[in-house]
Parts: sequence; structure tokens; C-alpha cells
Amino acid sequence: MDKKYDFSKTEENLTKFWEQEGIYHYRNGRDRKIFSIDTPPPTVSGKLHIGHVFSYTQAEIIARFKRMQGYDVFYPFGFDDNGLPTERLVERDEKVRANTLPRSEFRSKCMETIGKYEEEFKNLWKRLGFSADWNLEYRTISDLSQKISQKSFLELAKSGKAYRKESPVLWCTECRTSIAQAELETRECRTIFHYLNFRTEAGDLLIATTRPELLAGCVCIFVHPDDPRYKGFAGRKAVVPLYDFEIPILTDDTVSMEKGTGAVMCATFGDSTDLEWYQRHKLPCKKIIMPDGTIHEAVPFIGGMKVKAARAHIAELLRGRGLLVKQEEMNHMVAVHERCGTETEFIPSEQWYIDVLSEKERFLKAADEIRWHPEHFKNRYTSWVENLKWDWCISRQRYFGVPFPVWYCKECHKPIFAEEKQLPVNPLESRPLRSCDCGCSDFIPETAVLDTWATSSVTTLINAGYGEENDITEQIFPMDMRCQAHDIIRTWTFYSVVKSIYHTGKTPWKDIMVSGFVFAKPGEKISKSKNNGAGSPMALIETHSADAVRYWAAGSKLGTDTFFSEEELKISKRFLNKLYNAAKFALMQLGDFEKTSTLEEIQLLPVDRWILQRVNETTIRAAELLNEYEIGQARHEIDTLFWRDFCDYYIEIAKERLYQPEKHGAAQRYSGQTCLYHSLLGILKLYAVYTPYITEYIYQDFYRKYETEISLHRTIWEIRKEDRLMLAFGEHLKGIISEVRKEKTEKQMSMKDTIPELVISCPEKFREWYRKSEMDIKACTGAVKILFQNFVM
RNA sequence: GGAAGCAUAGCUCAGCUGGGAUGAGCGCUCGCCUGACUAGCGGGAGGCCAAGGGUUCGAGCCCCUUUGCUUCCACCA
Repeated sequence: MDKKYDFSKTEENLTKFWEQEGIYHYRNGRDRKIFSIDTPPPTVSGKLHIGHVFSYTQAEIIARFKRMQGYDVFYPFGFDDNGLPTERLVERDEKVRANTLPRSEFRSKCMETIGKYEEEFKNLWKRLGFSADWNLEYRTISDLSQKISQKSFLELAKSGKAYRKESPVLWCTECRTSIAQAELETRECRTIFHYLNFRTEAGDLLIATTRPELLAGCVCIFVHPDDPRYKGFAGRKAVVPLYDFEIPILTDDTVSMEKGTGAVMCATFGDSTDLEWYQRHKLPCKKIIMPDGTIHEAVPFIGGMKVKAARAHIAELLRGRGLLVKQEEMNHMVAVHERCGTETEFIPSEQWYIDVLSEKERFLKAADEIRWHPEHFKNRYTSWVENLKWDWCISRQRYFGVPFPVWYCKECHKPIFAEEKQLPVNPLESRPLRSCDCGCSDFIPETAVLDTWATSSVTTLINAGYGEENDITEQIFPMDMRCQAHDIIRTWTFYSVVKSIYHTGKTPWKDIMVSGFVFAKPGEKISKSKNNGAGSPMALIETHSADAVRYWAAGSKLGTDTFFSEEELKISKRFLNKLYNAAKFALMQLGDFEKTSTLEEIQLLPVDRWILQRVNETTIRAAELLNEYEIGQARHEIDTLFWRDFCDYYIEIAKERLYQPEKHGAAQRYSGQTCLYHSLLGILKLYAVYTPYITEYIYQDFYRKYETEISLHRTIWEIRKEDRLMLAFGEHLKGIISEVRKEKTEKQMSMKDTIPELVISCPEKFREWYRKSEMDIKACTGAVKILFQNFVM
């Protein structure tokens, strides 16, 4: 081993070595039990940041752990590279607008861009030492993914779970597409409350509204049935100011008497409450806002203007005509589109939906069937499902996505679905294989594409090759583990459950591992635009090593958010240095080691047996914790074993025996060598899941010539029979040594100074072991003479 | 407005099903260059475990209340 560890060269070489040797290849469950992992295909919407590294690494550690527990780990990686997020990336990077280019040209720009990003993503994962099998790589835009996604849609359409309807839908006027509830974000903004009088037979009715531009779309006024102020108004007509048409005054229980004036105008559509009232009271619909965010041409005063400009203009008009009683500034929360921050509208249009509302109970029950780690994230899921208001709108009026395998008959407008053998199909480029039932054979292709989640929610089916020739659904379904961060519970988790229940009747996975988020500081998520992500992950790796970054990522409790600062990596580097040096010491002592047969503990000296028992104990404990996905706690256990017991105690005790066989005896030295060999190997195996590079380096440098496996990462964590008494002996012995060290420190002595006499109070049960350890203790403490003072505990 | 999480040493956090806070790392401080490691080793100081109440022989841990922080959801009249 070199004096200093050159991580840069080592990590690069080992990445290649693992790839060449196919160390992490999935073996199709031929000879081992399968452990399958459903990993998020990262959305290709920008660069990866430290938050991704944090979350993905935590899951990757589990993959390595399971592999070293003897599982054949099915661990496919992919990219979610279609849909709106990707389109927005391309529009940003290429400085184009999708709607101004021919569809095919935009699509090819997309393909080009995602290729670049995916290469970068993959390099990062590889550089981090991810033990994925890249033969299983997938993309959601690939033909196979499109085929399975379309098949999923066709199956759902067939069973009636996917349906098309004309209805007001959540709409983003910036992206010019329908969106789903899950894509909403709330944002606080400053608005003006406009107070205006509506003329009625019972006198003026004062109403407060934030959206005066919708006056033309006003369909009625609501008051609470019990509101004493408006008893005389309900049931009468009111005249809309400025536009002078009559609307009814109705009552509804959901009207809040405290908000505004307690009387509220209902327009189509100002907000989700308007939509509720519209549906409950079967109100007429007046189309005011167009899909591009302008006011309908036919609306007087403001036709053709953008919403915000129209609002200001109407306010001016009202003021000018003395119709504005007063204005009040206020803060309120508005629903915006998460991708662009634009305030959303409800726009009547025909869209495809997946029925989720009628099966809420089933989706809630599914949550009970999945083991959540940590458990409380189940709450997020259940509260989301319980509060869902609308079915999942899956059609997007966009370009780069999986097309709907649907045409519509030109005559009767009935949808004609593609046949399975046509898939994947683009209805813009192909025709249905048969004519419509009405006899017509002229078709209009569906131009919308599927919500990107409609495809990524079937990653389990894509990986299983659902319905394909080599379908392994039976083999891997439900998958053992889903890992992800908590920000996509309402989307990826929920939609995956929906699809899995509909297609297989089962939950998609047994366990879900939810990791936390990395914040730059409280309340500030790391984002590319804010440039607060502490440098690119790749730069961090190049400066500090992949092992250091991984060690950091494994340090926190599962599911908890954390803050990142580069300072944290110092702790990692300190550890890596320590491990390297400890190994250097051990291998120096093992230069002439002859490994005979298997480990026969009983012939070893007590101290040697103790540290081997400590390694064993820690292996058992760490496995328990990792089985619960507690990577941070497991690492802590291993750290204590390695740093405290192995380095600070064991090596210090055994050192002289190893250096001076003439004093301690050759057999005693051999005992120490045997122990060093096995305890260090045991420790390397434990750390292999966290810091795969440095551990593999040490394995290759030394162990490979003795062991059968060509890589440390192919070895298994071995468990021996526990010897609790020996563990207790070790603790007792540590206590003695600690006392001596304390004494020397207080007297400002050097640790190697001798002491004339050491008196040990030795419990009867440890007597024999202490006797056999006399030389070790003398060596470690510098005691010239040891007296045992026996007493019964 | 609803829900969840967190509140332990100056800082960042561990503390499993209730049983002595020898808690960890950093920082501070005092010593030691111990034939792997000064990016080290050995000591020390520093905590009425957010506040209050309850259950219990016993509470950092369980229950209730309060406060503060964070996150998620709802909230466009």
C-alpha cells in the first residue's frame, strides 16, 4: 500500500474494474433469492444536485447491503425523460418555444438534449459507485416504455378506469396544457380586494372580489342561508355592474360569512369553489379565459387582453364610473403550476382522466399493506388520498411525451383505440387497423400526450417487461423496495399504487424507504436557479472522493431533512484516512501471514477472540438496523467498533505481540495475525456498503490472493455464534486500560512509560482469560508487574 | 385552518420496546511526537434532555396542555 491513499486514481480504476467484471450484474435469480428495488428514474429537467446524491446514495447502500446478505439484487436505473419538465428544460437550453416549432423538430431537439443530460447523470451515478446493473437501464421515452405505458392506458380504458370527459380542468396558461392536482403548488401573493355594489330589488349588495376581470363570467351570487344580513336578498336577482345583466342570488352552506362581505360572486371560473358551486348548482358556464391566458375576444372592454392586464383595466373602468366602493390590499395563497409558477385557471375542455376518486378506500388500504420507513410518511400519503378532489387528468396538450394510442371517428367522434400489436403507436403517424363501428374510416388523431407520471408510475411494469415475451412480472412483483425522497409521495408513490392496483391487484412493493431532503438553509430548497447547491456533485467528488460524499450521505437518520456544507466532508475524509492507516498497519503485520484453514477461534488469545466477537456483534446489529433501512444508525455502530474498539484498543493491545514474537512467542503472534486478518476483513465488509472504493482497494491489495471472491462486493457478511461472556471480558479489560491511561495522563506521562505495578480486580469468571492476557496487558499498559486481586462479583 | 416531524453539550445530531445522561463528532481546554495514522492518541470542562401537568416504584422516552422551529396539505369570494 502507498503511504497516502490516492482516491482519484483508485476510484476511477475500480469503477472500470467493477464494470469489466460485471460485479453487480443481476443473475436473473438463478442461484439466489431476489431482492428487487424500484429506484426513481430522475426527471431529466436540469442538473442533479446534492439532494439527489443524498437520497439515491441512501438507497444504494441498501442495495449493497442486500447483495452482501446473499441476495441477487435487481436494481435497474432509468431516466424519466419525457413530458413537461423535460420540455421546459429543452425550451430553456435551446431558447425555443415548443409551440412555435414543428412537432417533429421539437421532438428531435428534445432527444438530443436528453441524451446529453442522461450521459451526465449516468456518469455521476457510476462515479458515486452505484452498484446498478446498467444492462437493465431504461428510459421512459424508449419504445418499450411507450409500449407498456400505452398498454397500461388501453387496459384502463377498457376497464373504464380511464375515461374522457368535457369538463373544466386545471390549466396552466403559460404551459398551455391541462395539469393534475398533484402538480399544484401554493404561493402567497399580494392582491387587491375590490368592493363593488350589485344592484338588486332589495337594494345594493356589496361584494368583494379579487378577480373583477371575471365580472362578465359572473353566473350568480351566493350568500349563506343563515346570514341575517342577506335574508331579504336570497332568491332575488342582481345586476352585474359594468355589464348590466341579471344573475340570481342563491344560497349555499359553504359560503363563509366572515370572508369579504359574506356575499360572493360566482364566476366561471375564478377558483375551485366556483367549480364546486358550478357543479352542485348546475350553473351555466361562460367562457371568459382562453387556454393561452387571454380574455375571450367577445368579452366587452377586455377581450384579447391577458388576465392581469384585464384585471387592472376593469378596476380602472369601475373606478372611473364610480362603481368601485373601495379597494383593500391583502395577502392570499394562490394555486400555481409547480413547473413554472403561473397562477392556474379552470378551463372547460375535453380531457382523459384516470378514475381515482371512486377507489380511494382501496388506495388507503394499500398504504396499510406497505411497510413505510420511516412510518410517519404514510400520513402524507393517506392525507393526500383522503383529500383528493379530482380524478387524475392524464392528458397534456404538449409535444414530447408518450402519445395517446387513440383516434376519434370523424363522423360519430367515438374514440378508436389502437390494437396491442400496433404498440408503440403515434396516432399522428399511423392509422387505426379497422374502421369505426359507424362505418366511417376517417379519423382524427389524438394530439395530446400522456402526463409524464402516467408512464413513470409504471416503472415496476416497465422493469418487469409487463406483457412482453420475457415478462418477469411473476418473478419480481411486488417489488421488495421502493426508494424515493418525500417530495414525490403525492405523485410517484400515489400514482404507482394506483396503476399497480389496477393492473395487478397488488401493491407495487413491500417496503418503501423515504429519504429526506437537503436544504441550503431553513426553508430554502437547493435549486439550480438559486445556485445554492454547494457546487456540483461531480465537483465535490473530484475534490473529496466519492467515498467521502457517500459517507456523509449515510450519516443522517432516514427520512430527516438535512443541511449541506462542504465542512461536513472533513469528517468523512478523517474517517477514510483512519481506515487506510489501520489497514496499512494490519497488512504490514500480515506480510508473512500464512492463512491455514478456517477461523478456529478457540485457539486464539482472549483479546483476539474478543475483537472478533465485537466484529461479529456489530455485524449482527448493523444487519438488524439496515433491514429497517436505518443506514445512519448502522454506520454509527460500525464506527464505534472500528474507531474505538479496533483502533484505540485492539491494535494498541496487540501491537507489541505482533512486532516482537521473540518476546511474546510465535504462536501468540500468529494468533494476532489470524485475528487481524479476519477482523479487518469483517470491518471492510461492513464498510463496503458505505465506502465501496477504499474497502475494495484494500481487498484487492491484500485479501484477493487469499479469498475466493474476486471482489469484496461479492462477499457475504458472515455471522458466528455469539459469546456474550467474551464480550463482557473485553469491556472489563477496556476499563482497566482506560484507568491506566487516565492515570498516566494525569501524571503527564507518555503512554509508553512503564508503571511498576498494576493491580487488577478480576472477577472469577474472567480469571483464566486475564491470566492468558497478562503479556498483552503488560505491553499495552507498560506495567512491569501485574497482581490479580480476585473477588466475587 | 388541518396534519406530521423536531426541540438533548457552544454547534450538528445519536439515544431501540420507560430503568443510573461513562452519549457521538466538531468546537473549547489540558497533556502525550505510543515503531498505522499530529487529518493522530489520552484526559477535562460543558446538559435542571423546550415549558407545565399527568401515569409509574421509576419518564429524555408514555399521556395531556403550552411554546418555538420545520415540512406537507387546505385556503384564490
